Amino acid sequence: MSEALAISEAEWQVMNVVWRDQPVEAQHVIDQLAEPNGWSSATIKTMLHRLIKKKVLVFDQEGKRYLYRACVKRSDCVRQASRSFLDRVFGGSAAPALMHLVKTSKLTSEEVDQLRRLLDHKEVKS
Amino acid sequence: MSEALAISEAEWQVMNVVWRDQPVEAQHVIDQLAEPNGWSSATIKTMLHRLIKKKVLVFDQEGKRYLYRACVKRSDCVRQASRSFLDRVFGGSAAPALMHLVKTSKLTSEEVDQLRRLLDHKEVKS
DNA sequence: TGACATCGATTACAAATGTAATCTATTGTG
DNA sequence: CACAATAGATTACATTTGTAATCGATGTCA
Repeated sequence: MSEALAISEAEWQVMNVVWRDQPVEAQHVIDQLAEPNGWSSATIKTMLHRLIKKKVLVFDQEGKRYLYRACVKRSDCVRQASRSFLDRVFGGSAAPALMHLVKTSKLTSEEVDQLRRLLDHKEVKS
Repeated sequence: MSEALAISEAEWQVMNVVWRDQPVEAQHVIDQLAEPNGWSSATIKTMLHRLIKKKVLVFDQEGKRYLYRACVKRSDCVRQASRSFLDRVFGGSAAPALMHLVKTSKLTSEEVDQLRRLLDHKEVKS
């Protein structure tokens, strides 16, 4: 499979809620995701479990309720998911991926400006 | 799982060779991928099979040898993989993904220029 | 021509993933 | 206090994926 941090599709959904709102209780994740995804609450609990087993989540028992929080940084997961995406789809090279995304996505003029500014300050590879 | 075109990690490797060199025979794919990935030839044949079953590949029998070729466009698969990546990791919004990729990847000055040009001509979302 | 080497097809099997049901302990409530 | 609702834990099961071994037809070489 490859290195650690193997977060599956469905698990990303859960983690996105956790990262956004943590610390959260299971019920909150269920409220956010069950409806839109057509998942039963059991399904979401399973995923919380697996994420704990994978050492991506931890929980502490605040009094009665369990509170879940992430124990890996979102940015690390984003980095590794991006790497894997680039390797898989674009043979590891970012430029074609960027071209593709720029071409196919809707951007506001602010976003375009922001990107342009980023590029202006971009350290260039020799 | 979601829509069609569910190409797995390992399958992408195979498809990348096929798209690049098609029509190809199994042996060619094996030559390209077995060594670097530590895969046996059987493994690669399995993947060719599954890709045929998934209607991503077809083969025609040119005389004796089988020749494999893709029957879905790479660009379609790229689009769908990108979509799925964006949805999963960036909640569907391209801009943060682009920022991230621009920040974290090495680009040559030509690539930066190219991107800048793309952005210059970018139709902006109202 | 007979034994071996290949190639594609079929079968195998464990781990990961999607998707839950059930079991158990805790808690709110009449 | 008894009992139902709830929350988290455990168990379940089919599908997908990674990774092959094996089988059967064919072609090859001594």
